[in-house]
Amino acid sequence: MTIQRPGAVTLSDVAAAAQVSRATASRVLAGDGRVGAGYRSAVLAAAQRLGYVPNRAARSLRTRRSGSVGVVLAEPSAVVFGNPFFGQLLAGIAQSLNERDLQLTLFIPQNERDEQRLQSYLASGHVDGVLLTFYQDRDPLYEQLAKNGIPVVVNARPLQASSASYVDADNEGGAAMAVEHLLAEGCRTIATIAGPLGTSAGAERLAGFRRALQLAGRPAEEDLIRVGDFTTRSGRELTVSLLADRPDIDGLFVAGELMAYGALSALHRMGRAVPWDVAVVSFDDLPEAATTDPPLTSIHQPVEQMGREMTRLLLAQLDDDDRIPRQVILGTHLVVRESSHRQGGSSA
Amino acid sequence: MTIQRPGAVTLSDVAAAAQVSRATASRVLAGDGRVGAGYRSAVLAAAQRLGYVPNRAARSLRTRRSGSVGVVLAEPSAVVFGNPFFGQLLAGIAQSLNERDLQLTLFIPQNERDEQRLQSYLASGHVDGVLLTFYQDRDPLYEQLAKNGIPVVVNARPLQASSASYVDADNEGGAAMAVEHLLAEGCRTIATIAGPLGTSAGAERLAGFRRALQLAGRPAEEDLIRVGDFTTRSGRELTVSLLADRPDIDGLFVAGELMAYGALSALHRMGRAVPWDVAVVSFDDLPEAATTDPPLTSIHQPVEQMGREMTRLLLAQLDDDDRIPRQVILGTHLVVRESSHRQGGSSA
DNA sequence: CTGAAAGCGCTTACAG
DNA sequence: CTGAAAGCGCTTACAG
Repeated sequence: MTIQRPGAVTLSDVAAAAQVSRATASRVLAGDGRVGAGYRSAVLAAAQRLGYVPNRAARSLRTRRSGSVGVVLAEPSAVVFGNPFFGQLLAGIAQSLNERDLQLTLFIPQNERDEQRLQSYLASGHVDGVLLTFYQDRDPLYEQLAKNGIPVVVNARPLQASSASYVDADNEGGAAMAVEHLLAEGCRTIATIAGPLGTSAGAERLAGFRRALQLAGRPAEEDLIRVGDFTTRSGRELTVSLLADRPDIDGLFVAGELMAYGALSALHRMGRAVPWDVAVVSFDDLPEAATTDPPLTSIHQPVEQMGREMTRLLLAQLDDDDRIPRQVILGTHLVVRESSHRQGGSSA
Repeated sequence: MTIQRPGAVTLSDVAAAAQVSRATASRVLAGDGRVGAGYRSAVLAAAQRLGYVPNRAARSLRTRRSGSVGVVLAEPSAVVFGNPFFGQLLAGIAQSLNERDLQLTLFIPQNERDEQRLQSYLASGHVDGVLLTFYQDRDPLYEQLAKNGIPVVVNARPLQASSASYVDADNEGGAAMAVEHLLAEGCRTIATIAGPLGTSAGAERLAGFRRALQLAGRPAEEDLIRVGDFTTRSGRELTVSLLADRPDIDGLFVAGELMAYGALSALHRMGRAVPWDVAVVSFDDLPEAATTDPPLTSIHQPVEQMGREMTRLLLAQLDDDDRIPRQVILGTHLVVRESSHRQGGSSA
C-alpha cells in the first residue's frame, strides 16, 4: 500500500492541475475509455509532470482488492534453498507480478503453527490470490485455501486434490526423452534414481522412465530402480548401491540435478568413466549443469516460464472471476552434453 | 492490506458487540493503556468471538504507514539461487517480520530498468523500510534509497557507502579460525581460494587468512592465493591450478562452500586424499557440508539469525525514528569434520 | 462524456 | 478514561 511521504502528490493535485474533477482524473488513470481526448491528455500530462503515484491503501479500501498476491513457499527451508528451482520460479513470478503492478507478498511458514496462522491470514483477504509452491504434496494447505474461496494456483500437480489449477513441467515426457537418448547412445542396462514418489516430479519422471523402456520392448527391471530424495547425498549413496547390485549398468537416468551431482561424484570414486562406462542423464538443467565434470546432459524445464504461467493463470481467475480449474503442462527438452555422449572416445 | 471478504467483521461490529465506541475499541486493540479494565475485556472478548481481523488498507490510509517491508534481492538470479545463503536469510527475515505482523514484499529486479522502476516505487512510500540483500556491492541502489530518506538495512558491509546500517558475519575472524585450525592440524603449506574481492565476504575472509598466517609468523605467500567467484566451477578450476603450481600444498581454506565442493571434486580427481594429503576447511557450513565426501570442516555463520537481526535493526529505526546507522557483526565458529581432521588415518 | 457526493474502515486530535 | 467527529485518498454509482 502506498503511504504518501511528506508532500506527496494526490489525485486531487493532478485533477486541479488538469482542471478536471477527481472523478475524471481517476477515470483517465484507470484507462476508462469514456473520457474526452482533451481531458485525457491534460490529466496524463499533469500526472506525469507532478510525478503522481497512486495511493494503494486508498484504492484498496475503496475497491476491496488488495493489489497483492501471496506467494507461499511451503517447503522446509533446507529443501527449498538447496535447490535453485524455487529461486528461479520466484524470479519468474516476481517479474510477471511486477509487470501487472501487483505486490508479491512472501510467506515461508516453518511449522504447523505458522501454517495455521497463515491460513487465517490469507483467508481474511489480505491478498487477492495465492501462488502455492512445494515439492511434497501439501493438501491441507491447498484444501483450506480453496474452501475459503481464495483463488490458488499450485506449482506442481497435486497428487490428490484433483480440482486445483496448476502449472507443471512435462515430467513424464522429459524422462522418456532421457531414456530414449540413453538407448540411442547404445546403453543396454539402464537404471534410474527417482525422486520421492510422493511428489509429482518423482512419480511422473519414474513413469516416463518405465514407459520409454516398455516402448522399446525392454520393460524396466525393478532392481534397476532406486528412490531418492532429491539431495546430493542420496544421489551418491544410491549410485553406490545400484552399481554394487548391478555392475552391468551402463546408463543412468537421475531424476533431479542435485542427485546427479552425487551420482557423478560416486561414479568417479568407483572408477567408472562417464560417459564411457556409464552414461548419465539428469533432469532440471540448472545453470551448473554446464560446469560439472563432465558437463551433464539434462532435461531442461522452463522454470521461470512456469512462474510466469502460474501468475497468468491466477490473474485470469481474478479478472474473469472464473473458477474453472486449469492445468498447464510446459514442454521440456533434452540438452546433450558430455556425460551421455560417447563421441568415439574410450574408457580411461 | 486487508480486503474484507463478504460479511467481514469490522471495528464497528466489535464496538457494537462490546457496547463501546469505535474509538475505545480501537484503543484496546492497539494496546493503548488508557482504557477501563471492564471495557478492555469486553472488547477483547467481542473481537475474539467475532473473529475480527483489522483492515490493513484502512489502517494504512489513516496512519500513513504501509505495514510492509520491502526485501530486495539485488543479485542476478543464478547467483542468488545457486546459493542457499539467500534462502536461509529470507527465511529468517520472513519469520521475524511475521512475528511483528508486517508484510514481506519481495522484489527481484533483473536488470537496470527493473532497478530504476523499483527505485521510484520504493521512494513513493509503498513500504516502510527496505532490507537490501546482495553479495556484490550495489552502491547505487543503496545510495538512492538512503537519499530518499527510506530506512534501509543491508546484509553485508558495503565496501564504499560508509554510513549504512548493516548486519554481517565475522568473516575475518572466521577465516582466521579456519587457518589456525589448519595450522593446528600440522599443515605447513596453506593456500586459499578467496571470494571476489568486491564483496565483503571475499575481501574479509582473505584478510583473516592473511592475519592468521602473519600471527603465526609465516606471512602468506602470494602464489598460494587464488580469487574465485563463489561458484563450484571456480573452486574446481582454481584448485587444479593451485596444485599444479604448488604441489606441496597440504592445507586449503576455501572461502565459500560451493567453491569447496568444487575443490573436493578436483582433489579427488587429482588423487589427493582429503584430509591426509590436503586438509580442507570451508566457509558457510551449509546443511550439505555434513553430507559431502568426506564431510567438510566449515566455518559456521548464523544466517537465519542474520536475517532476524536485519529486521530488528530496521524496526528499531522505524519505531524510534532513529537514523543513527548501526553495524552488527555476528560471531562465527568452527565445525570440525573429516575434511580437515587427520585422526591418525593414512593416505589412501 | 462529466462532476458532486458518498463511503470504504480505521485512528486520533479534541473536548469533556 | 471515553466518545463524536473528522479525514486519510481513492473509485464509482448516480444524475445530468
